Amino acid sequence: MTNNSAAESAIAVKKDSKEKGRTYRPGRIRERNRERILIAAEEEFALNGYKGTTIQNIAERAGLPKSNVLYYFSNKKRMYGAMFDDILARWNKVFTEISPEDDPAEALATFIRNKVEMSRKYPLASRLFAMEIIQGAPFLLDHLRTNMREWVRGRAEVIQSWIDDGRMAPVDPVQLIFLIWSSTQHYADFQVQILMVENKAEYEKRDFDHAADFLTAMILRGCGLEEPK
Amino acid sequence: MTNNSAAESAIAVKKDSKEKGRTYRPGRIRERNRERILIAAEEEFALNGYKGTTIQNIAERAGLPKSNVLYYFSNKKRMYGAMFDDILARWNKVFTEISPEDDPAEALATFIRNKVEMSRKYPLASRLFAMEIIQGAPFLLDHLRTNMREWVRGRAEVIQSWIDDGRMAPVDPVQLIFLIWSSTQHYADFQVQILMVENKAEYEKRDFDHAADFLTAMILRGCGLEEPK
DNA sequence: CGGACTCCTGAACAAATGGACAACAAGTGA
DNA sequence: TCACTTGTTGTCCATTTGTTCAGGAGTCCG
Repeated sequence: MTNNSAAESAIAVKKDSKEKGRTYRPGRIRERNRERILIAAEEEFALNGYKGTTIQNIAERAGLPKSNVLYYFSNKKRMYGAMFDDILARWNKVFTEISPEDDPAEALATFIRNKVEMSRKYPLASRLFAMEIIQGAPFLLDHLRTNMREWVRGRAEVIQSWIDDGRMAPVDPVQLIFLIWSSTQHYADFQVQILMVENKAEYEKRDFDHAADFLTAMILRGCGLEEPK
Repeated sequence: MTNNSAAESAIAVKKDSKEKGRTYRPGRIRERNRERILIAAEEEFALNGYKGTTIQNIAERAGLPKSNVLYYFSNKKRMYGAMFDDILARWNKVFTEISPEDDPAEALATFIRNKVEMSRKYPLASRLFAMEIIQGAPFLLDHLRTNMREWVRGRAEVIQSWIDDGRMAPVDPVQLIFLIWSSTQHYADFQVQILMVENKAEYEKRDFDHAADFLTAMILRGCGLEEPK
């Protein structure tokens, strides 16, 4: 969206459109390595922030020479951008629309569960995002100003319609979205703190289930809703 | 606590204990500059993380030559530590104890309001803390494992006693603390995101009041409590 | 003033940084 | 096999990094 990771792979694909690609798949190696690098990059960037991350570190983590990494992503900035394109695409796939006809309790519960599940499945993406925002969102500012604002506005309108219909307590819809956002995100971003405080070595699946149950109960009650069966 | 910032200033003070310090105050300049540097450091570290921050940047922000900064804090690590000592001391001053005799609604409301107030007054400290945790808390791990764990355990016990006495709904106390933690912290850490989504240029005092009102109402209701007058 | 501190800073340095590049190796369809 | 595209990597470079250090300036009290 913001970045041109498309242009990156376009180099590899530019010719095979005319050939009825069967066994000939240029960019096969390219795709594999690209992914390998992006995975390494996610870890490094989430661990050290943008400035704190070095191409050398990413290369080592990916098991490739630095030059090879730079062959795929011509510079650090582009790499960082490509990462977020991937992450945002992933997120967009998961969070479906809601509509005024939906049951408030059910819709909110689903949203909370999805978000906690995201924290569990993609903690690095979550931390990366948090880092970027904390640092003033130099790369994502545009995305926040357009896509995300629209996204929040849409949801808030639906929630407001529920309130207007007397189907839930009159709470500020935008604040509600922030609350769900922050409380769920927390399990990914502050993992270390939670583990230390609870004296655990690592998360288990049931920890997330427990968290999701707690948050759902808490927030639904806060909205004057009964938990859905 | 974890770090020896005390030793740092001790150099300056070591002799004046024998003199009945009136006008003679060695370390006067020291203290002023120390603070100036720490303020600059807070901004830089919060903006770029530990690795991403350079002494040069801190020096420029403080309006001092790099060598001078290094005269006060012999190296980067020590500086980072001194900062957290300051921040933790500041926080400890604000969050008073709670006891089983307190009114649950009132105590929780106060806690939430204090925490939101902290987000407003010291957003940098909050972000710094968040950064450190996200990066795996290399410097604060010990603090989390000891002080913070004890702190949470103490609060959780009091909350549990309220539950046992039937004075609030039976919710997981530790999760409740995490919820308050994350939702209040969010206003400092994700400031940019919130501003962008709400299409504002900067926060106003009433935004925080509004947020505190919302969170208090929401969480108290979630705990089956009435808002205190 | 003198002397004893406290404070300041330019210069220097080895290590690390992002990136450019050219030579080389592999893969691919004919 | 050939011609060509795609992939690989060692080497080089200007800058920036954290840190050291030696010498100089400023401040204070008797």
